[in-house]
Amino acid sequence: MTGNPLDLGKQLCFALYSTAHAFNRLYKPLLEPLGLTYPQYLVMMVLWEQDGIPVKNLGERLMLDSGTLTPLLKRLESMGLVTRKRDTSDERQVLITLTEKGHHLRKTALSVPAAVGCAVDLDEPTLHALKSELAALRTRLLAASKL
Amino acid sequence: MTGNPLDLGKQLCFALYSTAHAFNRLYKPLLEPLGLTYPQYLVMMVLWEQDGIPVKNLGERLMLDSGTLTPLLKRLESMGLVTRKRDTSDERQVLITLTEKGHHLRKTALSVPAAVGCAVDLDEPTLHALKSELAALRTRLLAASKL
DNA sequence: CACAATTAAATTGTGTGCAATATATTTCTT
DNA sequence: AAGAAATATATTGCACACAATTTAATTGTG
Repeated sequence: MTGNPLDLGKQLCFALYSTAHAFNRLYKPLLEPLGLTYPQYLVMMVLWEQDGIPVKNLGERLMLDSGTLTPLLKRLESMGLVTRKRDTSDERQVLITLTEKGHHLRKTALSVPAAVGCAVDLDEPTLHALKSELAALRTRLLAASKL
Repeated sequence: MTGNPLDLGKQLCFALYSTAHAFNRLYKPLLEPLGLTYPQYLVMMVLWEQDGIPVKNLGERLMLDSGTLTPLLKRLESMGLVTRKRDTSDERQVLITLTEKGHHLRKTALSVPAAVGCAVDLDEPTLHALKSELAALRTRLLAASKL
């Protein structure tokens, strides 16, 4: 204990920041065979669950805005994994749909969660508790940043 | 429960990723009066604790490499917060030293941790447990990504 | 119906992150 | 001491993130 309020080691925030980076480093080689970055993998996970959705919807699920998603989705499109088409019933929206190749990639992706789970190495209750705590924290942080 | 191994909500990793972003959003308005981004604030915290250290040392503390730190430190230099000088006893190293202005900024920064702590809203034992859990997780992740 | 307000994406600009490479300096080896 | 290996930083290129602005389409209001 230093008594210093600006001590790096004291900050929850840095623990989160650095652990998120460590996750990224772990994912990189696992996603390399898929040709995806981690944010691209997140997008694909949403699409594998629910296809043909507008960018807005993706953004809500992932908490990302169009400034991040538009170029990312264009990359997925150029890789032949998704298509981007204006919704005919609301031309403001762009619907993101998996191609055959995009659907097919899911099979390869199925090996990823196991490898990550192995590195995480937490039992189910601890894992669940940690996720809940983080989700609750996230809610408080977002609420506080909107005051 | 979906039974889907690629369910976004199941992933600890996404909980971390999105909570880290939420932290960033909280910090942004708090750091705006200091004229700093969050990573710049991290660097300043290290320097306020220990001044005149080489880039390498900063990188170890923050787990960042020169590709990230060099341009960041140049920005801090152009803001007049730090100086960058080659170490005369080892010309490979660049020593980062706070200017008077850099030292002085600490006073303004002192109000930040309290505001963040308020948004986090966790009691000391819970906070400590969470930080420990994340640090241990980070260690396992980094170990796994080096196999 | 006209027109203001809202909404969805795209665009622009700045600042990370990090892999890969380049350069300069120091240390190690023989 | 000369050359090889290691070390510290800088550079380049790519991909996020996000604020701020722009453009186009839709909705709401009188």
